[in-house]
Amino acid sequence: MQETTTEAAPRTYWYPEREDITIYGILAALSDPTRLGIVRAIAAREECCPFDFLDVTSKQNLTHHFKVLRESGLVQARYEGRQKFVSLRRELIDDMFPGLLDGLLNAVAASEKR
Amino acid sequence: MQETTTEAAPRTYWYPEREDITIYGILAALSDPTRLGIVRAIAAREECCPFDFLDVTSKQNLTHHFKVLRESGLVQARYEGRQKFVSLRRELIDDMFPGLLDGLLNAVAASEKR
DNA sequence: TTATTAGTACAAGATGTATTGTACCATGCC
DNA sequence: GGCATGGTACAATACATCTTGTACTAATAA
Repeated sequence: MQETTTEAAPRTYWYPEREDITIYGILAALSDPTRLGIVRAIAAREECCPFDFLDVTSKQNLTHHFKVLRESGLVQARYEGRQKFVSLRRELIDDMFPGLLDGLLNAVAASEKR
Repeated sequence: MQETTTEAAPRTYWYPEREDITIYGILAALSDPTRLGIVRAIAAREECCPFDFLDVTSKQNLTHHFKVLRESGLVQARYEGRQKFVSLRRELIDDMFPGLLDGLLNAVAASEKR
């Protein structure tokens, strides 16, 4: 007999609504070297896979950091086969905090050119 | 007889050198509501006294938050009588991370105008 | 000199965070 | 089916952070 209980779809996660996103959560998310590196990489190439950062830290830790980024409101993810593709929630963040992401990423990039 | 041991001047504190200031420390410092409020107030009126924020939290906690701001490299302080006057290290931060402070403060201000 | 005031020092408790194990799930390939 | 792979769940640890108490210093005013 077919199982009829409704189960949550696998790999479906909670995302903060607009009113739950704060500048504090965003800045805290970006205050970690690993996570800022991830966000910079995503900003540069639209999407990225956690797998790309295995040289930085362990995969469990990457899961943790991507969770922090997701819960801050900064990123969203889609799953394709076994892979996860993460992207910035650009429109939302730019609408809520205009100039924040660009200003911050530019400032970080500029600070490295010395 | 006069005491001849050399003692540290009172209320003289350590400040991070340029090479010890990181974007991570700055973002972490700004990721707290109390501290971001303090920095916004300083940015608006050049200087401020911790005393101004006694309605926000206790004075011991203010000492703590101002210490975090100082050690991140964001602020400097001078003492006049009993009072402490805190200001942003604007030139340094703007030189190290051009556009960061303005972009961030503008984004926060804009997010409140809705 | 005594009291008051702005601020600090230090310890303690509660909470949050980063990281590493071990185990597990979901997908794709043989 | 069996196995490898990308990713997650959960517990445990170490460490950092926020906040409050109590006690203290430095400067002003009486």
